[in-house]
Amino acid sequence: MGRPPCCDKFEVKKGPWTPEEDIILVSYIQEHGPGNWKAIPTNSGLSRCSKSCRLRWTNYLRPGIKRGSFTDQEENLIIHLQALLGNRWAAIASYLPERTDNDIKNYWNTHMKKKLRRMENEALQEGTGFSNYQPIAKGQWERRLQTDINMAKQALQEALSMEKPRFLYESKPSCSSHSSSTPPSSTTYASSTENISRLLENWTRKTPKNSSKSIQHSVNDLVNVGTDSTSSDGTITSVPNNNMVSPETGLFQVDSKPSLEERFPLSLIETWLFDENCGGGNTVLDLSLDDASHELF
DNA sequence: AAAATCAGCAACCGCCAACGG
DNA sequence: TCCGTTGGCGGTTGCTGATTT
Repeated sequence: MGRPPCCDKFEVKKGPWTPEEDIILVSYIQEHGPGNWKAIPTNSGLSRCSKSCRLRWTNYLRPGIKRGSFTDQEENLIIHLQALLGNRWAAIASYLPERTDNDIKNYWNTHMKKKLRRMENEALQEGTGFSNYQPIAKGQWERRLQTDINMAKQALQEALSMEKPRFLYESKPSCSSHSSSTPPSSTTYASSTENISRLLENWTRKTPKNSSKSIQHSVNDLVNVGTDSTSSDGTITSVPNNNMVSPETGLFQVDSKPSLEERFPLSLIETWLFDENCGGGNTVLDLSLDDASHELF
């Protein structure tokens, strides 16, 4: 007998979220803050399970999420991090503040795998220097083990020094901060009335097609009022606005993931991660993890 | 123009770990 | 210490739009 599913109630709705549900969820979270997911369906009136609410929020509605295609820099970073960490998407996502783990995972499973496979095939056909490329999965468990060792070392060091965690393997603030028993004070969350009315206004204006995407933009408008910039391909990029409810300032502070460079000076390993010139796979394997871990301490 | 196939991505599922009573 | 609950994570599925035949 397996464990019963978290949401086996009959009335729990599944499938794609409707704009109405998004509004309810965003409104509720604006008022009460994220966290305590179990209570959200009951208190907000949503016929969704808590898990679904949390996923919808973290993967789609959370402010500061960048949508659209990945930049070359992001792509390189993902390649490097995947080589280093394996398929630990949440850890990788912590280095890409505007991307969700689900986004990165999807991107990897569609674009990157294909790309790497193509590169490998080309190399095999041409017999180029890329031929010593090794599939990422190869030796992955060793890297993972090494990573775990590093994490343990770091935890020990932190425990001894009583310092706050440093840059690497820092858990996503969005979630861990709520594991504590004290939810963010409601005063932390700016008054949402204006934003919600704005959202509804935008929604009714944009609904003709009843497209969930246009609604999504409206929801993004809500959480990033006045901060979106539309790129040439039509995707919306959320830009923090310090005057409004930005991740850096008030409202959704707990969910923000400040840019790495803002938080910490670049170490050797980070320099490596961000170095676009070292893409191509070999460098990943050339870098000794031991060297990297020494650099951490 | 219609059917078949492919690609992208949102959402679900199941496992695991942390936490609290 | 045990056990139930909750949240987080990674793998996978399935829907939808785009492209090809």
